[in-house]
Amino acid sequence: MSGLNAAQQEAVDTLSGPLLVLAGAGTGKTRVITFRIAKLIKHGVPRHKILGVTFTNKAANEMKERLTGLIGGSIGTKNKYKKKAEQSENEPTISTFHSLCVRILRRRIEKLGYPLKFAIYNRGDQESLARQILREIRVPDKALKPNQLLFHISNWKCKSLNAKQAMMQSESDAQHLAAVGFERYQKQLKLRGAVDFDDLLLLTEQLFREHPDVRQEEADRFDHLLVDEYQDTNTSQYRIVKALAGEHRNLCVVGDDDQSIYAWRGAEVEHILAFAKDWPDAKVVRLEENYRSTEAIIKYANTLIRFNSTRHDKVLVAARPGGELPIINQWEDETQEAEEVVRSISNRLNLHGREPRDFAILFRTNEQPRPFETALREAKLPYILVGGMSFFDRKEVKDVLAYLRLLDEPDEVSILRIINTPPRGIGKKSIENLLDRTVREKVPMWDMVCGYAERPKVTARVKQGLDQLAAAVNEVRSVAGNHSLVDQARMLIDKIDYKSEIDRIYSEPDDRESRWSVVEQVVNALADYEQSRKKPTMTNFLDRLLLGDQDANSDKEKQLKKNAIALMTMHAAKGLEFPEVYIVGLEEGILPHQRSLEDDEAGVPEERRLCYVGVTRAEERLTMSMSLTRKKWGKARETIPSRFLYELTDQADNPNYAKCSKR
DNA sequence: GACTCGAGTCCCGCC
DNA sequence: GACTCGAGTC
Repeated sequence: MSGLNAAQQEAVDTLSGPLLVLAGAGTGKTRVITFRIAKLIKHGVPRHKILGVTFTNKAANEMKERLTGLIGGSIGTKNKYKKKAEQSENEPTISTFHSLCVRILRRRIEKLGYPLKFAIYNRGDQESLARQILREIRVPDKALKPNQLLFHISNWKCKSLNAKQAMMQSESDAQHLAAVGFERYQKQLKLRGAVDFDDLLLLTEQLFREHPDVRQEEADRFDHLLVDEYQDTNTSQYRIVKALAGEHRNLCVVGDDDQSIYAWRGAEVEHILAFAKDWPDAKVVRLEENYRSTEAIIKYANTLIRFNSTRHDKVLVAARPGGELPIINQWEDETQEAEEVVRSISNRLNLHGREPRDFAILFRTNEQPRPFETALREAKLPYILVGGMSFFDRKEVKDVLAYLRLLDEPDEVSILRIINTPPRGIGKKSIENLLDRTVREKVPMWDMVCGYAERPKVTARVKQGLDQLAAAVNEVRSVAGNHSLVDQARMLIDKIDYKSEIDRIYSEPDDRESRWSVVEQVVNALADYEQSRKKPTMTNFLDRLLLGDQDANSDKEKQLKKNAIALMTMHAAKGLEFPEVYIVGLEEGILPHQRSLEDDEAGVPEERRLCYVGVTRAEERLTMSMSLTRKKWGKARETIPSRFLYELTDQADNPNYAKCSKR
């Protein structure tokens, strides 16, 4: 193993016992983790006994790639004729916290009274549940809206509070109402055999707490645990880590307090500072030399982050002297901004021998990438849009996934979503009656749809509609054993005639085609998934899709992934690096985000750290831009340059700076 | 019950 | 600008 400096080497060589690596951006944190894994394997630790935890799937995939390069050919027995599915069973596990928890819960969650095939509710599912609850407890529309309820619930869950504790802490009327809703929300989830994203962590924690045998079993699976981006762990994640590593104590965590950007979901920097207290024999290694970026870029980053008053004073030292001065551009509007960025990339591609994969366009919010997508498509450049729930927000995706869930394990939200899609003559009143009975008598809704359980009084038309739906789903289910998952999905989509539904709703041929292609994307993803696994299951497919796992993504994206310009938020970019980075939309209200300004003293420093993360993604070339006007909700509005632009360039004395930072 | 139309709302970030 | 919801009509 070569190319490591003394501190990195020390971290890599510490093969056992607790280890804390405190490191700035670009100092080779991930490198330490991957090299350490490689070394563990070389020293005879079985691959499957190693668990690496990252925060995003993108980071997990990056790590897997690096790891394959490092250990793929030389260590262990890798047989290229073996199927990919079999091979992957003897690899180190690299996963996000959420995927890890899903795996654990799928094995033992029945101990907490949930079915093993529980559904995972995403944002849309949560919203419809929240809406229903507010209706049930008769909350007037203005007192508490569904997403306000969800906002409170998520906040409480991130702090590991239950409904009772939330109730005690509530001060305002709205909070009180939300706490009532919270209790009901949890009950409803359990009744439906569903969990939300926050539950994945909380229930795992609870499972470990209440069932020591399960904790033991899960802890025994691994002998070594490595956690990247440790500064972003919340209380639950912290406890899960402790529960898993308590015995073997081979725990390596890596983090940087300047890159803590997840306070809003309960991350606490204190964990990283308390590490040495919790693990008294922990070894601490510091990395301060930045290998990623040129001196010119590091200078900007250092200047910026110094504006945060409460932080560990450290200065990144650039190992790459000189470099091109970062560029700051100002454009007329967001369309021009996008066009100019794409023009610049296109020039660099032609003249400087760059590949598309060398570029990243980073933004603050998910509404920003649209003009960039348009411009990139026009320029015929390959790009990949990372993250953004937009794919799942599409009606067709929601519908198809709801149907797939019916094939697996019917849950209420899915049933309600498609009970009258395509229209089967089942109207609001009939649905209400069904719901009423489920809530009051706890009759599973699917049983009523199928007629296994007595249905509430229904008209002949409604009866026919329910029978139709039940027949379509059950016919496919009854032959499931003889057919692949893809065939099942195709059969069902065929039986319900979803294509005609699309043609019925949309008259434009273009619309029809693009809507239908979304359906095909889901089916293709299922086909890909099925081919790459030894034991594919629908549950697992839906999990992976929801959790954003790479191989659940569509085939098109897969091609692009090989060599494409990356479009992503700065949050998603954490832990990654690119030779050339464009940070766009540097305007007050976007970065820092409006919400952080309203909020309090904590808001802006976190936005500043986010900007710092963005800047330090760049290896050689950094371009920042803003536009003078930006459309919001259809109207163009004038913008104010981000305070961070002044800070980066050390212009705190500029009168304009005072203006924007004092707003 | 299905469909059309206009009013009102809209989300930061991630898994 | 895009999407959802509710009122009103067939």
